[in-house]
Amino acid sequence: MLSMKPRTLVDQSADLIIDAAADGVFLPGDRLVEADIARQLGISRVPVREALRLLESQGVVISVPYRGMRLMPVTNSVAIGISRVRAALEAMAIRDCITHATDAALTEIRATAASFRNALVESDEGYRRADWAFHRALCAATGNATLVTAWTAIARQVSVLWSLVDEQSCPALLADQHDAIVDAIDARDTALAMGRLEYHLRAATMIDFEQALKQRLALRGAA
Amino acid sequence: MLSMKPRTLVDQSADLIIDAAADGVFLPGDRLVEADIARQLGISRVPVREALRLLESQGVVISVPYRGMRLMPVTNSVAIGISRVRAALEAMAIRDCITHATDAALTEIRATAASFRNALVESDEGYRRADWAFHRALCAATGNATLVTAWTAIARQVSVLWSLVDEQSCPALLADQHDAIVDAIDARDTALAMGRLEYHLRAATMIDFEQALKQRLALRGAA
DNA sequence: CGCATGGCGCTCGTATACAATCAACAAGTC
DNA sequence: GACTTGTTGATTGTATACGAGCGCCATGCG
Repeated sequence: MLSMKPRTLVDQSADLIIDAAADGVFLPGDRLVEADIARQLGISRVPVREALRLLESQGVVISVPYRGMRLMPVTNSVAIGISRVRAALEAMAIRDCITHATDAALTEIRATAASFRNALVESDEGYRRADWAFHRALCAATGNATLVTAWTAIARQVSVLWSLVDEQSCPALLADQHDAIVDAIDARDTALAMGRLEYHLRAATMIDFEQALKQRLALRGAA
Repeated sequence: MLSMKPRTLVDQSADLIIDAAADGVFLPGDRLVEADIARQLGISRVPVREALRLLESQGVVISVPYRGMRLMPVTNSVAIGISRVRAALEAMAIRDCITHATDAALTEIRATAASFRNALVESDEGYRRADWAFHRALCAATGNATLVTAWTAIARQVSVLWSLVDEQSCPALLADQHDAIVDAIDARDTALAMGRLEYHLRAATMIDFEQALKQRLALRGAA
């Protein structure tokens, strides 16, 4: 609807790299070698390079000239930093939704919240994508394109973060929290919505991502 | 200090393109033709392409496949959107500075505020760069790399915005406002700092950027 | 035995060349 | 005369080729 499916190899590459990272194929700190990725995708290095540059400016990839690119490092402190920025952006989104969002936009949010609940029962794979869609809809509902752009960059970092933890604590609870947030928005209750958002995002600050990363690295070493 | 001077052509190109936009060479909505820019910089198209991709993911450039890239369009509504996101990020920065910033970081902020004041008397060209440095220092002082990344993207959009208005209303006032913000941070007075920040950024929401753009376009048409 | 230094390979950075796509204009047809 | 359609030019997207910088290991010297 908003944007056609990404057609250029650059966009596809960026999405695929993120997907791979979200699936744990790439772990934080891993080297991302242009030639390898290009070969695996069956394309040339140039589109891959551009995709990596794109991700670099989003903070997902860090690059040192002549020394290659790596997936962003993850420590607990950076995880907290990411979560704080995310919370700030989404808090702003909710505030703006309450003050001046169209009914159509709010309906759209409700729809994504419902999709999330459906994703839970149908397949346990796509629920992260559905979660992503819900929070994105929250930002998009403000009609603020800059907010969406900024949020998207952060969201990709968040994807890398959550790739480290296998099982989210009871996804059904998340669906309830989503609905609760939407209810608060509908009721135009800013304080309540803020509180519920904070509660919803609280989990991210209480997870030991460093420990999770260590386990993943060990797991990979064993294989 | 934090990062070495950009050495690769990609980074240089990105900065130069932004500088050109900030100087009004490129106006919002203008086409950015790879080959032209590359020729003007005396380099190949590839680094320029990557720089443009980088800027694209920061929202400064919009690209339609096979139809070229353009500098972001500017309307009053997008200007407000940009300003809101910027305000949200810097507000978060100040809150975090107050709760847990090192003394060294606060000193650094004071230094950039002083630099801004100096830039006013020495040359009236570099004061925007000094302003940029001050607000960046605000974000950097939190130690949150993600915040700095997100802010940088927004700041570049802001640069494009302000390229449209020639004279800021009395830059000396801005220096005072900067100092006032730092004072409030030093005093650990969150509410006061928030208020002063909001006041400092208020100007951006009261300018008719569309009108300014029209004037610029007319001016160019005449030349 | 330790350390400096030179070669060597890997990877990235940049340049050039070719293919794909779109927009605009011209010619033809109804 | 208006619409369609082929053609041309410009610009982007992609591929390939070459040069540059860095890390590593081996060799030689102290």
